[in-house]
Amino acid sequence: MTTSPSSICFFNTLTRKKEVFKPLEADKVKIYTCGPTVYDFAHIGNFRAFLFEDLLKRWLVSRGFKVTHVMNLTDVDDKTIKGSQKQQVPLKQFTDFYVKAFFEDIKALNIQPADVYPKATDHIPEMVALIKTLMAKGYAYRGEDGSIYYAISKFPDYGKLSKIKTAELKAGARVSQDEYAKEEAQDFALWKAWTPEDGDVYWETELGKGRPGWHIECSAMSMKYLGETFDIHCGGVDNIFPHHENEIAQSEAATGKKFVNYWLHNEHLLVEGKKMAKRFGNFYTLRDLLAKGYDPIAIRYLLLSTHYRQQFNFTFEGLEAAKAAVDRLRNFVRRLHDTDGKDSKGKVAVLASKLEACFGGSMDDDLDIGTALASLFDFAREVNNLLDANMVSKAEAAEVGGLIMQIDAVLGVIGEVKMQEALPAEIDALVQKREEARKAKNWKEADAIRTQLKAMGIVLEDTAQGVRWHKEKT
RNA sequence: GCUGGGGUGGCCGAAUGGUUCAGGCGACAGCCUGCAGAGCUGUUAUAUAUGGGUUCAAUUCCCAUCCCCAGCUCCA
Repeated sequence: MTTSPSSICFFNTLTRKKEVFKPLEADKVKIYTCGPTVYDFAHIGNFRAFLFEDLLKRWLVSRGFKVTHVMNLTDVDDKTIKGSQKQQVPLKQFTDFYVKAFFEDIKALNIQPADVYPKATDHIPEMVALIKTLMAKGYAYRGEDGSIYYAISKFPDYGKLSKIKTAELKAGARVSQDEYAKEEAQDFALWKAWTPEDGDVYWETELGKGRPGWHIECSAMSMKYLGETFDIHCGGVDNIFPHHENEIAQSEAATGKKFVNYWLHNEHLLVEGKKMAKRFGNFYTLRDLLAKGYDPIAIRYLLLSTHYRQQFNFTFEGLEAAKAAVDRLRNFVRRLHDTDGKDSKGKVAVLASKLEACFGGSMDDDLDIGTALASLFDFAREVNNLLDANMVSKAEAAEVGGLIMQIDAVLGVIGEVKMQEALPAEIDALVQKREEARKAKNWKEADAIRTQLKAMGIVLEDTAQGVRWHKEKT
């Protein structure tokens, strides 16, 4: 799909409205997305966020934008430190393992990699510099415990993203025990002074011996790679407060400029109608699902097929349905490859342009994937009708195939549909043998061979044009 | 407690102040097929949590109730 005069709209958490998207630089988009904390295998809720961001990026690219995408890897925080201590391995060794796992997972889900994956531990100097600026400008102070805190009372805009009024924040049990060190309970740590629990995880810096707070890495790294103001920042809704609110406070206090123009947040998913939690026994990593034999692309389709701002209920029934839907699309592409009919006299072209307009228009509207998919399935049904009537020529099929591939560059679920490639000689011999059996109307033998091939992952289909086969996708 | 999102057919999910409320999946039937698969057609489907109200007309707007989910200091 090419750049069109139509405009793309996104729901901006900052304004709680759909807004026409205008990048800072024409045709270029800079995106920062909050990545994983690498202390465990990522779960399907994490991947809903990463898949939403993948869809967003792919859509912008398909509309002709040059996208620069940065995703951070949080490799130092309470959880990573605790995890490495538990396993009695150095922090880096511990986090490297989960970084590797993360990249394997996103590959399995056909998520296009970001341009940069900055790690927090590789950007300590940038964070120190940013904290020093905040101290110099009077936004940060050193607490009695030696840690450095951000004074939210100094930043009048605090709360503009989450719409939370700091005065109304519940001073509940979750305020950390070292709160006495801070001037106000809501202030958050920029730099955490070393404590014995941190073990050998610390940096000796101008700020003292310690480690960075969680929020500062995203401010420091996003500005380093994307500039002081950039276009889009994404994450799960849970990040709106405090993480993104704090990022804004840190970044805008330091630069005096607007940090991000569009904030996009995805809703969480439920599993079998409930919040996903280990204690409910409904907590799944991608690896859990793959181990059960599910197709990662079906998982991709499922997590993608619900609008990103809607809570999504993950069920295994839904996953089976997703697999069937993907198969339907793949079968459609296969039929297109095989067709050699008469010309539809322009009918196919009309349907194709309708699809292009509907799919594009839907996606432009805050990534309305549901309606976009409906237009795709409508199209498939109508073209299948023409295929049944033998009214799609090879040239038309090629046109349609091209359009489907353009759409799949956004969806990423169909992939290369393998056509009649050369079969290993022994399998080809079996196919031929079955053909002879069929000609002789020896159905028993023909069916036996078909069953045998199925067990080998080769699915046979008898069509008017002769026997076709394809590899079974798991 | 405060704030916000949501409850649509067997399941998942769009959309909308007004002719029959997308699409996917499932089940059943028909066509096609030696059988199957794929595909098409039909049925399931006079489905909008509940109770009121506004309106010529509501599923859509308003009110109440019930339920689910999230945020309220480091969880996508």
